[in-house]
Amino acid sequence: MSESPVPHEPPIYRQIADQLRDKILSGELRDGDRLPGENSLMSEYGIARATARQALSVLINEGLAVPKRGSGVYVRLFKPIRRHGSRRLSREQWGQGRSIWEADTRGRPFIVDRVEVARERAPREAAVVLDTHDVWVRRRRYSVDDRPVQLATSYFPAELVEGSAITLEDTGPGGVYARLGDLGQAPAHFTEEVRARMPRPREAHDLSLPGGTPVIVVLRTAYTARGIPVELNEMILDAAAYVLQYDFDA
Amino acid sequence: MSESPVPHEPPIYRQIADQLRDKILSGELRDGDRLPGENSLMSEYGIARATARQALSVLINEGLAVPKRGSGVYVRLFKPIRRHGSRRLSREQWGQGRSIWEADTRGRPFIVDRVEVARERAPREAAVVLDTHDVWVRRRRYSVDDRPVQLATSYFPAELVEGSAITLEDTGPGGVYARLGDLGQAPAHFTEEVRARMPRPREAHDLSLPGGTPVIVVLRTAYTARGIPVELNEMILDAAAYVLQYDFDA
DNA sequence: AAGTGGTCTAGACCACTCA
DNA sequence: GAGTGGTCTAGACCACTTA
Repeated sequence: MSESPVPHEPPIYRQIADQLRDKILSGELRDGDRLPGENSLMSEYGIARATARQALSVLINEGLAVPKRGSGVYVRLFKPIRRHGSRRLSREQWGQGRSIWEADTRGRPFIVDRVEVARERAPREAAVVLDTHDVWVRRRRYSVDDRPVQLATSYFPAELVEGSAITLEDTGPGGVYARLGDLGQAPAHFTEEVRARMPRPREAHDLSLPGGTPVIVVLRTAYTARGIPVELNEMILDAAAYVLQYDFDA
Repeated sequence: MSESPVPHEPPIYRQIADQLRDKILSGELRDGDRLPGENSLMSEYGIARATARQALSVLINEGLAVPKRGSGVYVRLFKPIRRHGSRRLSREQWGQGRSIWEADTRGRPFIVDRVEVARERAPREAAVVLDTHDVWVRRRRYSVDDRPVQLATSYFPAELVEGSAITLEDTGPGGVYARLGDLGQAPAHFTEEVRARMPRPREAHDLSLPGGTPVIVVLRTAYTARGIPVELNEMILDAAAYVLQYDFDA
């Protein structure tokens, strides 16, 4: 009595999403092109509005499309900023330096925004790494071409930086690392821990992230030559705006 | 005649999602706990089924919850594997080695799966980096505890590795890097480019990714001491399963 | 003013899980 | 068998964009 094992056709909304995705990834639909709207999908496929919406929401949640209210749904672009980790070992010194993804920050400056400096009680992570509960915290937002791309929060052991320009909005020439140097605590070693996840609503708002965009979370710890941790920097990056590059030896 | 500028309350489904998210992030709901189902949300808030679903879909798309058909929606866990880039500069040599996110691959072995070895025409990226159109390709999947966590594809210049064990399923002791050494082409320098994005359906399937999980894409290029590129390795990582760690000097 | 996406209701049938 | 999530229909009102 067993029926033939049908390979189970995917639901309609998936099939439509798959077709549209193919058109995007194949280049038939390009950056900024308008996708068929809900009404055209309804009439073309003979489906209800909710089903058409579901199909489009798949692509939006994959970060391949972006909805604009009152206008339409549009193909999304990926023009990353290249962020170098270990620059010192720059491949230009020994390799041809060909990279897979083009990056194009070409001289366009970062704008720093929403600077906050405060003395606070350290959150759990910072307390563990910096081995103290009292920290100075520096928060800021970076934008390129009026587009916010990164949120950064730095933690410094309070007793170490108390009274220095690190506790001021303007840290002076060379920034916080130069000031740490003035204090005899110049960073010599770095560790970066890299994760990716979907943004919290707060992060999505502050970075103006459309749906379907993950964030890259970089936790960077700076150590002095003696191995004393002097800074913990948490960076939340718009994953659609960044490529991280690391170079190292075998 | 202008009305007072109402701060515009968020839609109901967002409010519900926000409440549930708070319970997850605060720890009130923990790994594996069951969230209120669609029916309970409908009666508790007096809303339609589609609205309840929409609220839950927010959390699912954020990777904070996972639906199980016929059972419920459950809080998701994050127990990452720590993947070291530049091990040689291991912080244990100079720092206390405190890390922010615990990792726990503690001796659990990687299982290698779905190995494919073939001679192919190089895709665009690989052709650019390796400077050839003929490549040997090695594909495989890695799993930990029966959970697939990584898809990897390596490309080698065909003329370089032709006839070596790199073209066989079993590459022998030491793997492909040892074989490259046998050929006098031992990798000495590495470049890694790191991105994050939502998975393609194929990737989501092969990695059994629930909704809301981004992938981390690592493109690793291996160069000989003379700067000749000898391998391009594209790794697709389940972002919920990994923390990448890089150590370097100022 | 017409068209678009955003939100929401009130139903329906299905496949699956679990007691 | 009762309950769950997955898919889908057929409506509705709204805010917004575009012309």
